Amino acid sequence: MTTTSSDTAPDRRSARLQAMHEARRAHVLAAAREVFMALGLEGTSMREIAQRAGYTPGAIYGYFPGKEDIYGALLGESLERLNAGVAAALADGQSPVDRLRAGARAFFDFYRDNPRDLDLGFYLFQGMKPRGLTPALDDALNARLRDALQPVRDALREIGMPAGAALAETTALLAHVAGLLLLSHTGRIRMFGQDPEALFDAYLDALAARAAAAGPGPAE
Amino acid sequence: MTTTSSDTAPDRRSARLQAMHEARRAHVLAAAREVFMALGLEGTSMREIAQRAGYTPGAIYGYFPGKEDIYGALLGESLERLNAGVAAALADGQSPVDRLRAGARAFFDFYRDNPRDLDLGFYLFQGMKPRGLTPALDDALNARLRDALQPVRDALREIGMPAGAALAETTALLAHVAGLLLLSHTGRIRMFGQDPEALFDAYLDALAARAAAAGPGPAE
Amino acid sequence: MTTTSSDTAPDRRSARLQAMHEARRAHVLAAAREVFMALGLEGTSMREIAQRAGYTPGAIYGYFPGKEDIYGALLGESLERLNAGVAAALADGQSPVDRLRAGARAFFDFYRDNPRDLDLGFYLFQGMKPRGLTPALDDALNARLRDALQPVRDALREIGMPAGAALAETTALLAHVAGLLLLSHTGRIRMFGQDPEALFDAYLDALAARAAAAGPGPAE
Amino acid sequence: MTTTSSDTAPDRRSARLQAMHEARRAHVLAAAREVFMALGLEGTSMREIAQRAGYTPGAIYGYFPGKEDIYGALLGESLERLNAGVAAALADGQSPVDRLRAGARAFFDFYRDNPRDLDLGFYLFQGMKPRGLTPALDDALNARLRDALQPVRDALREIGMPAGAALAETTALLAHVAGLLLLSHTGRIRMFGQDPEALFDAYLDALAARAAAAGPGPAE
DNA sequence: CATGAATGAGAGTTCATTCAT
DNA sequence: GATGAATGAACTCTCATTCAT
Repeated sequence: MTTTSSDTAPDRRSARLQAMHEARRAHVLAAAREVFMALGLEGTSMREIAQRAGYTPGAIYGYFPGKEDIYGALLGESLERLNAGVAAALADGQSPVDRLRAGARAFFDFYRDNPRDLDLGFYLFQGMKPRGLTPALDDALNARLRDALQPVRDALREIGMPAGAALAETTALLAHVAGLLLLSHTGRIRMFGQDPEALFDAYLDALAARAAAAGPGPAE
Repeated sequence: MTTTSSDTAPDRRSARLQAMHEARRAHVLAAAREVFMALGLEGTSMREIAQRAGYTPGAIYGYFPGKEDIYGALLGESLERLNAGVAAALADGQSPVDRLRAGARAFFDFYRDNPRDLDLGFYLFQGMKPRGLTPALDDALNARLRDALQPVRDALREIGMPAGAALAETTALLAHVAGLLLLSHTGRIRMFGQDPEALFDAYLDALAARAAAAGPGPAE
Repeated sequence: MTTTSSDTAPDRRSARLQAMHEARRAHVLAAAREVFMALGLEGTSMREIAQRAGYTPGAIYGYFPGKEDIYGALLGESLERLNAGVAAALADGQSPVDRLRAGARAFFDFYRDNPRDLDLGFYLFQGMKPRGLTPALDDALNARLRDALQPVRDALREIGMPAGAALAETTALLAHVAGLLLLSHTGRIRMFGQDPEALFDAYLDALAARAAAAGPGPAE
Repeated sequence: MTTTSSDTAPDRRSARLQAMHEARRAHVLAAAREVFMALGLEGTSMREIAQRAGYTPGAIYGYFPGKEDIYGALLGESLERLNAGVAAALADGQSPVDRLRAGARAFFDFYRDNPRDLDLGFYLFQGMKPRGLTPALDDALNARLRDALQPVRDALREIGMPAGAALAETTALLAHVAGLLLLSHTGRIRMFGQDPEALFDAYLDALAARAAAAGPGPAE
């Protein structure tokens, strides 16, 4: 029946159009990431992004309402990759301790290997000051960050840590990773003649030990 | 002999002149700090600094070669205050463990209470990228940062930690403080329902325990 | 005969098509008016008009060659409403003087009650400079404006004014109304502590008096 | 005494500097007026003004805080010229009626000869909508407009009109002039085959007649 | 030493319009 | 007929910096 196509044609058309729109949006976003990676936050301008994407400045606004939204999208996408990286590190049949180590390590590695993503993660605080994302978007992004640490938190609980302690340790881990990489990227760690990897490993060991101590008592 | 003075007079004159120059430079720097504290990194412009100092913009360049250098000087001065704060926390006759806690706590408190100084400390990496300070200045600043942590390092050694471990732990402490405050200022800690103070205390406890374990064995 | 229809069908088809075109054009124009009434001249953009009409920007150009032409059409339509308003104010059996007053008053009231229409009328001279309408369209619009004042002109003649004087007085009336409303809308009348209505009434009285004086003397 | 110069030197210096600043500001303003005269309100941009003044865009902001302020200054200066024109038309020893005619005529002539100044006067209502001048400036400008009509008002009173009527007539005169010129500049007067001059003369005659009628009766 | 003036580059954003599909 | 994409020019305004005086 030829009329069948007339039923679905509009849908298909709009689907195709939407897909193309998404593709181009992704292209713009990729350009934005490139610019950002190459020039950093300060060097990133709408003009630069447009140029790198092969567009005129005005065209960008067909895909993003403004500059902040691009940053938001960039950050969101970064967090997706972070989550993917963490998930990939978690194999089936690992012991809780292994999962703790694997999850934490993957988290650390992601930001060690992608320093600009760390930038992005802290963009919202240009000079330690929260930034202009919509609260809704901010919540969503926060949630994804939490998600990336969920395996660590779960592992701690399974090892035997109480919920409160597990959450606190997860938070502390995040802080430690952030601080370590911050110092590392600013060369403040080299000045102490230290190696971020080694320090992180030591932190992990201590954490595993604390978890074990909080775990099943001798009589269990 | 009045002619004798003609030998030394130029020196004295130049010394006086230099002293006045320093004084004015300090005045400009104070103005810069005020602006920076009030408006943050984004709101700080040469115009603002000049105005607050009672100068016109061009005059500033008689004292600092550029904006970045002002930030450098501001950071240097901030580190002096940090060192002063740490020193003030260390009383005579404290046990090594008390000195460890007091020194670390003073360090943490300084940046907790002066978030703008933390900004400054990380400005050089706007977005995690090392900034344009001269290597010489950078070294000097790093040295002062190390100084502020020296009491912690010394205490760890006195408790009995080997030199290498003491240095590593000091570095890790710095990272932890930085990470904790970073998360705190960006609201990322609240989202985990945690309190930076409590987390820091827990970290300190664990560190003290590690130091004690590394300390003098029962028979030593 | 069905084949007969093949003669006329194309005509009918094209007639139908043209009618639909007109209808859509009217729809766009209505949208433009809505936007214009709501947002004024400054806030009116092609995007807004298109959106309010349920179109994309490009579609508008199928109905109007450009923005100015939309304004032209809007003005034309405004003048139709003006004429309708004036016509409605003229009842049968009124005396010439009553018709003078009623017609002039309706004219004044229309623009007093629809300030946006006054904007439109003067848009063509954004800043007093004649605008880009085609001479033909301009003539047509002028004609409709004249039409709206024709009852006044006729009444003056019937009262007894010579043709030249009647035309001059009609023109002067138009100027007075325009000036009064201009001043009123820009707040320049309030600053004199005056009321446009009262001033207009006074002008009307004086005009009626002049008309009467020019009219048939008692013995003439 | 050489020290005398040290007393006054700073003053003289600052006076000279201020004078030069004023001169350059006037130069910028003149450029703005030129642009405005040549291109109208729509075509006037900061870039254009700067270019015509021989400056880069940023330099303009050393003389005016923003675009609106330039318009304000332009309008202010226009009103000064208007006042000067009116004052120049008033000779000593004129009868009140002559002063009425001379003042009104000068007012009319100024805007007839300088249509752009009329634009400016109505700039505040881009499309009949009051504009963004500070209330203080707006008041000052309004006052100068009132000043320009003061001779007319005074003359009406001297002829014998009560204060209220004199004010109303003055306002009506302003409206009439505005409307007449508005119509004239937009070609709406030509379409009636009328001449603004003649219409204005007729209005003046009628006004003079009304004033005389309101004046002292023969026996009064 | 300090000023006041000016530069020049650049920022984000808006808009009427065009055109292939 | 209408869409969606894109253009290109324009907009106001800010800033660190330079330099003759």
